[in-house]
Amino acid sequence: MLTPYQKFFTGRPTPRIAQDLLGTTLYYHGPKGTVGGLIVETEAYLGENDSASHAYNGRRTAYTESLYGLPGTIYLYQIRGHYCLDIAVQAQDVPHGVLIRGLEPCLNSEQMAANRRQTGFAISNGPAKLVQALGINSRKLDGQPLENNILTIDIARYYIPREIAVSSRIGVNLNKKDGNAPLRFYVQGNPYVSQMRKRDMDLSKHGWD
DNA sequence: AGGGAGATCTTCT
DNA sequence: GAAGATCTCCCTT
Repeated sequence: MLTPYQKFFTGRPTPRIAQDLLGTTLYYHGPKGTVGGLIVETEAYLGENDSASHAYNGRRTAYTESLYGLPGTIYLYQIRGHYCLDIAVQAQDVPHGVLIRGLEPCLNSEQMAANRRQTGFAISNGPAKLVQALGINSRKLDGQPLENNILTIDIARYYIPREIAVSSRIGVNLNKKDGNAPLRFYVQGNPYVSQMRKRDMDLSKHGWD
């Protein structure tokens, strides 16, 4: 049986789950204290049939095993020397995932800036940037559940996006089948969304209602 | 403000 | 040996 928390990560289409995560809060209770932020950008990856997915064509190795885990399993992978955070969604053995791509710091942002050695929106406006901002620099948490963990998401939404924007995913091979699929979701105007243009930023409310 | 090259490192073929 | 769900710096507008 699934817990109510696990049920949040299954039972409806993956793009819908990705949108429902916008405005929830990500926390990391790390060695330097607790840091955290609001999720402002996500991408959906649809498993075996999605040419951009790590599980395309059913690819299943020790490296990608977490994607096949229970809903709410952490898939922490490395790409070109950077760590990225993905959440396995849907039932066990269904390798769908939601990539967290942007985070608005809301707890101990000074520590996050220090972890990044950056200031301003560059602290966490990208999938590898936000993981570094949290202070995570290993795959130690890969394969673990989010529920009741030191890395977790509070799925209660205290902030509601005024508008959810949709686009094709970033960094995927455009020449493959699903290279242009509209599976990227973000809080329109939030400055911590990757590649948000300055003229599109809502600097007063950050795109929240 | 936007685009492109180079760094980087693990995994799989 | 090649490719990948990226980032930074530097260059040109």
